Amino acid sequence: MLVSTKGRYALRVMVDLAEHQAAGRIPLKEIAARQGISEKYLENILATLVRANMLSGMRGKGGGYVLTRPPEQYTVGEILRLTEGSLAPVACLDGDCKGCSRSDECPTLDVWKNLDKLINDYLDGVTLDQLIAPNRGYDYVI
Amino acid sequence: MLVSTKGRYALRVMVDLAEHQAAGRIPLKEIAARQGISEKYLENILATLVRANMLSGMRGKGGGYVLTRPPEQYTVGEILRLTEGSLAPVACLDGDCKGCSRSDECPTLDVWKNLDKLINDYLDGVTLDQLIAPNRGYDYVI
DNA sequence: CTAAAGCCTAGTAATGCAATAGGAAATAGA
DNA sequence: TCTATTTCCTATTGCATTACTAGGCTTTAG
Repeated sequence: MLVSTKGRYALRVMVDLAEHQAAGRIPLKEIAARQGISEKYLENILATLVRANMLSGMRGKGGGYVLTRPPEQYTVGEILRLTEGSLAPVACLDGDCKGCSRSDECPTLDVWKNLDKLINDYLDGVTLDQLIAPNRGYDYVI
Repeated sequence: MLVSTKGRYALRVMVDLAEHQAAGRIPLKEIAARQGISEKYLENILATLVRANMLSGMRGKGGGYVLTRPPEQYTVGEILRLTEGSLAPVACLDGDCKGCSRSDECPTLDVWKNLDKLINDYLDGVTLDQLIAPNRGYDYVI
């Protein structure tokens, strides 16, 4: 699995915050309820996003989370790379594993490199604002 | 990680067998030595490939493994899907997990679907013969 | 008959994922 | 200042998967 729950939840939460931007700071409790995700688990994920300055968190009454940039300035790729650690499809391309001893002669390395580029390019081409549904977040009634 | 050692090893072994096609049946011992993979671990992987009829295995003296089709008739995608079980980038798209309850309204589902198609289409477009190096497998001397 | 090979079922150690627990620190409002 | 609310931080746990090992059985050629 390339993307685990951590990355999937993170993306859903970012979209949620983008959709509810107008409401100002949103407390974790509200996001967790809306998205059906455990509050405690979400805490970890949001902490990661805050530390990377993708979100701003504020504590205390009236606190909560808010995006630090407009939605069109977030790519899905950066959100997932941050929360997943890496989007490399195989260990061979992962940072720590700096090329195995066979990389010079490996007949399959190019496949992995191409795949890696394909994945990252696609995900870097999708921005948060493209994932906002037109009428979500307004609590409108027909 | 989308592809684990099992899939990576399987692909390398398939390429190895494609390169040494001319030598007839190749014993596991030889492949393992050439590829630097534990014999016992390789056994599992080769068993999977044999059961799926991608390889033919024969026991006894003079036995070993051989491809059942010409290299251009194997795609990387089918080899990896077989050995990995699935190439789905997220659990949401995996067979057993038949769509979560939120799939109707999930703003991120399309991203995963597109990514899944991208990955599978690319890997299904690469065939074994494209991975054979021109001069490998001939033990030539300059 | 024997050596060389694949086949089969388990088992295990290590890793990473998903989630939980408990409290400390900050903030707004009464 | 007190209290409720909310984020922040560190650890821990249960579980599943991955990577690999062990041991024995069966088949085949010479």
